[in-house]
Amino acid sequence: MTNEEKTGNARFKRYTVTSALPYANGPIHIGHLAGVYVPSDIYARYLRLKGEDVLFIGGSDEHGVPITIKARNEKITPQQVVDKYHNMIQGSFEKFGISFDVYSRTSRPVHHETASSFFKKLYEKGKFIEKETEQYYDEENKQFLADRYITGTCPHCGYEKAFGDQCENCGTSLSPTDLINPRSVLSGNKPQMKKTRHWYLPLNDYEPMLREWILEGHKHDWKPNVYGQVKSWVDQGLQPRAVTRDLDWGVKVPLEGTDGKVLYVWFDAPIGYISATREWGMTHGKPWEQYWKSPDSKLVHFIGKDNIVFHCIIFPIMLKAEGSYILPENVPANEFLNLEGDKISTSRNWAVWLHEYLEDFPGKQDVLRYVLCAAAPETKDNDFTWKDFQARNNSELLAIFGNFVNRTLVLTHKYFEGKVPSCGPLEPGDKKALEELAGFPARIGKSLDLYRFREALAEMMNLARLGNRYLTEAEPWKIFKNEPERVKTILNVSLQICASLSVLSAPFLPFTANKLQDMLDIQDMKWEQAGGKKLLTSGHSIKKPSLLFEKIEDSQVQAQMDKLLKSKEENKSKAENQTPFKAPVSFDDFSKLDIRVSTVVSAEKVTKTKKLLKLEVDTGLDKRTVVSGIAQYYEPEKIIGKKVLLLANLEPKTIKGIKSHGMLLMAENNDGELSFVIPEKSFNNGSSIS
RNA sequence: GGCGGGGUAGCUCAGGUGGUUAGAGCGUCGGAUUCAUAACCCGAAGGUCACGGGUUCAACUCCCGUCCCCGCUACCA
Repeated sequence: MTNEEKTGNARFKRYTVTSALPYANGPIHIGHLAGVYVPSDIYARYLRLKGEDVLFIGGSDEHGVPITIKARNEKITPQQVVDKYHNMIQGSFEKFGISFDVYSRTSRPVHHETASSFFKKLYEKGKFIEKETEQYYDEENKQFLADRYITGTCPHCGYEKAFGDQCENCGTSLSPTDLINPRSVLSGNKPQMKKTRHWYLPLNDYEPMLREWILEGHKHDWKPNVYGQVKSWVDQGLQPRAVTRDLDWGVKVPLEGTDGKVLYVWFDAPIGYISATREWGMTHGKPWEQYWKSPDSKLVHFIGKDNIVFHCIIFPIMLKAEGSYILPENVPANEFLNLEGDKISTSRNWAVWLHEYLEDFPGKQDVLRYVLCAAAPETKDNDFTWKDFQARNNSELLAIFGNFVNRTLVLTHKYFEGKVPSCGPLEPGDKKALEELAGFPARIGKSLDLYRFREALAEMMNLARLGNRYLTEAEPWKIFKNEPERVKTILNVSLQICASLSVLSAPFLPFTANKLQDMLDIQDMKWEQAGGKKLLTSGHSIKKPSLLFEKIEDSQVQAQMDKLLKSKEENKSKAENQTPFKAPVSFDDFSKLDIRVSTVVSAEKVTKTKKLLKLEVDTGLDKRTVVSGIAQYYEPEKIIGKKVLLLANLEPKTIKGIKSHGMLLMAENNDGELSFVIPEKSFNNGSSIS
């Protein structure tokens, strides 16, 4: 298959490039940049340089429950939360040269209009199913409670401030009805169950469409990680998914009698791409619909792997259901970027924040862009280290790229007063260099067409290597005295390479490319011109060179490492903070518990589970079956004969088809590790605890 | 446990439908050089291609099994 066939680019007249909408409840870090914004920006800039019609879309995702929670905690409005982070995020993007044609936000009226008419159209076409369910309701505040708005005692670890979707203490995911003693976060009251009505999108109806379109149609041109993930989801079977929910922050459901209901954020967010395009159309007085509805438009979504299901399954189904939209041609999702061997984590402050980087390394946006592209998690998770950052700056950007440009420009000023010398008769070495030069634009372009950004970047650097090799072999500084004419040709060729470099590096290193073009005093070069031998005409004056990159010292790297180390220390002391004591209980309550010394008689792993052991314990009074989630810490063979404490009068509960009569008492440390609790002396089975 | 992705030189990664001595960049070592931010250029060392089987004249590449890492998912009374 040829490149053209593989990308199918020949049949496209315009490109619609989207980048995942960052969620406006926090700033942006290097993981976001490496996974989504650097690659999409490179792609968009490359297409523009080729003279393609491209619309590069971004925007902030500003709805959803986490934002309302954050607002509550900080005692400000949700709008104030998203205003703060939207501005911060947009500012970071601008400073890093992410060249959006439009950067919008989902709290704008244009988005509310777009999303609600999108919903309405699907509603009118009968694409939804309606369902009534029971959910927790806060009488005092007269509203339904999102999972996060319900708090109570975690049935797993007993933590009293667990949320309806997850326990922050033990990490277990929960549903609101699991909570013991549930309370509304809003009023503190016990919430009531109340009926509510919602609309669902029957994703399962679109399975055949997905199979044909992706599993058969994109078997070879989509990345294996993306394709595999989609296949996994489709094979597991899709379920109808609620598109509305009871909340007051979001796009209002545009139907009668639906006060207090908004579109689910997963439904409204991707429509944000379309709203942004409409906004662009309105502000620029241009038709926007062709970017989304014309079959000769190529739609590409840049996302991280956490977003695959939304962009490959759900959003396409929405578009298909609506009927007039095109589907994405490719979704080149990246994996995750780690930092110094650990997962990037906002809550643990284990991240390199863009706004902090800009303070610590002013003017070095291209360095980070370069490093993040070179180490982009294209095929698997990758690790960012400051040592690697330093090495790539010092021995690649500076030593190869910067050095070649510098030596060429310095020599031009030294020998020819900064004027481009003429090109005389070509010797074999010159010809060879020029021939190689000519091949670069197509080679880099091919890699970019296939979303191989690391490869493209490496090729770009190879051009600088070519320049260095050429100069070193030609040795103009040795022969200038005797053969000044020859030196003219050599520097002419070197300068042409510099000029090409200024074009071909532009998608990756826009600031550097600008600076270089400024020094060479050229502008508006197109991709196709690169690789040519007459980008600079003889006699053309170039400016005094300044350095493109500067060395990054050990001390700077050490400072960043120290910063991270500090985060780690702080986390550690945080982790040592024990969970607070629970509310007092009466002695009566305590004495209701019947805890007995028992012995494990037999133990086996419950099949098809990771954590469960099925135990037979001797309580002294009887032998009974207990299921316990300790498989990660105790091997079944090794605990037979062990004394344990058993909560014997706990209501029986069926787990994975096995009836469990009681619960083993375990101590748990901060890492979640479990340990048996046993009496110090060897007491008989049946001994009680009081 | 199920599903998906990945495990190739010290590090980061390439290696269509199996075929001569497994590649690149960085790092290391040696050489050469001085136009250049001691940078460039040349050369070398370095790999049982996670492990064990199998198919084949031939496997990093195909099949089966095992282990490890990441993600989704079930389970934790």
